[in-house]
Amino acid sequence: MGDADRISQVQKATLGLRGMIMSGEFGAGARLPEVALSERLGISRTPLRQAMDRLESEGLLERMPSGGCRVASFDLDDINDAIELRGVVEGTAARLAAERGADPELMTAAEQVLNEIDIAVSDPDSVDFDAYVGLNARFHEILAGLAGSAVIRREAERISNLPLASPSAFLRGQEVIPDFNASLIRAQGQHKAILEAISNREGARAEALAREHARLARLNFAFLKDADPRLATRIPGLALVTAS
Amino acid sequence: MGDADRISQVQKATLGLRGMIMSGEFGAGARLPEVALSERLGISRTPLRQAMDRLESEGLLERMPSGGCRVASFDLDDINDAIELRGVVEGTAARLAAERGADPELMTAAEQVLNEIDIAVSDPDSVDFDAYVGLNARFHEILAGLAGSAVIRREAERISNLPLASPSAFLRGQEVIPDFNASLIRAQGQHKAILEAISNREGARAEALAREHARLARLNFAFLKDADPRLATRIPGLALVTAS
DNA sequence: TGACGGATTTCTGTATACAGAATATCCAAT
DNA sequence: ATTGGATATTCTGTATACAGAAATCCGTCA
Repeated sequence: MGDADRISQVQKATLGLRGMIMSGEFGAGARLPEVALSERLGISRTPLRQAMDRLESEGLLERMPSGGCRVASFDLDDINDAIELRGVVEGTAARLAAERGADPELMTAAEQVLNEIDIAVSDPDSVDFDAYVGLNARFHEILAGLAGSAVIRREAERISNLPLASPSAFLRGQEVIPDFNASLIRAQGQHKAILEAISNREGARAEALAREHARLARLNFAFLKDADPRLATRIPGLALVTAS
Repeated sequence: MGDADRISQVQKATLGLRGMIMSGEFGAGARLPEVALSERLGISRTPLRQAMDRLESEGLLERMPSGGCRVASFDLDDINDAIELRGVVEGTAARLAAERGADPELMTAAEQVLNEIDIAVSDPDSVDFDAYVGLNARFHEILAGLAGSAVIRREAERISNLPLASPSAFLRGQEVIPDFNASLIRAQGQHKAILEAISNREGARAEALAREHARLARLNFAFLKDADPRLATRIPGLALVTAS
């Protein structure tokens, strides 16, 4: 495993703290005492502080005027707006890819991912959810970079890190979302249409499709938001959502 | 002036370092030694480090694999993409404001700003540039918040902080940009059309107008990018642009 | 019984010290 | 003269110490 274990303390802190927050370990709005946290994570305050800065820039924490941090809370509109914005930015990536022409290698890679998704969902009775989650994330990752713009890719990734805005956020809600399998099939159809539009240089169509694709996530969120609260342990970030 | 002087060390470091970088004091790609910088800024390494983290998340610095930071460099495409993306996000703010209906108070405030811009540019022989810069920034600030979405506003502000992506980035290039006064008038016309579309609930029109409005900045950038390099001292961030 | 004020305690913000890694320097050998 | 290697130096990452501010708690007074 080479140097995979040479993980820096701030990465350790960032991963650990983000996980704790996303899993809802602290209530939304809870203050985060630095000393206690640093002891729990087994690191000193300095790298923990850096991690908190990073999570603040991600929008998971907010500084309090009197000093210190607390975990941010999100209402239903925040989630929907973040999903909408992801659709807009991914739509821009798709449009620019169509207008400018996408890197053939990346297009091939994207098509390859879609083929693998086809396989994962081929048997309606035993869909490979784990594979789907990973492949879906990979597809959106490639899509964000398809315009060949570091700026676009960076911001798309950034927005995907907002709570529940990720393309994979709701893929663990199988038993709550009605016709979940059908929803996956539909999403896959949109994936293919987006790629087709890009390779046909149909910028406006590619953009509209990517936006509409993100709307699927809003639909799923609508089902999950008032489902069994125990789901919050499996859907990272769901615990941070407060009623609006 | 109350507590305006109670500025924290990390704010001091952030402002100072950002200013130095934007003014091109270090060449693009230069490494930033922490000890020397901390001495120059008159602070210790800890808050300086926080400031560097923040500037990294803003995209002005990038971490080097071997440790430490260097100032990022931007090619022409990066700048154009950042401007395009600002247009897209501001366009989304405008569209959502139109679709959802904007807060009347904010609309009034925006119109008030436009009235003041009218006054600032009323005399073609002596346009009040300083006033225009401030008012223009204010208008775009209000526009970003007009959809009533904290997520949208936050991301719009964030993108405006990217080098040369700000709505006011090129407003100091009077003597380089041809027909600069005409350009200001045209921009003001677009401002008014955007507000009109929003209050008419014309979402698609509002979005298209805001996007096109951002294109003015790309036009101005095209003039400035190969103008007298001495301009770089007056246009913050221009010094970070490298030939593509 | 409630509220106000002071003291205590906790917490954050900042500075500094230390260790390990990365980089530069210098000398020798080909 | 150039290249390789070993040493020395600089720099970063991390931990910890300290001071000042914020919050809490308790006692006293109305």
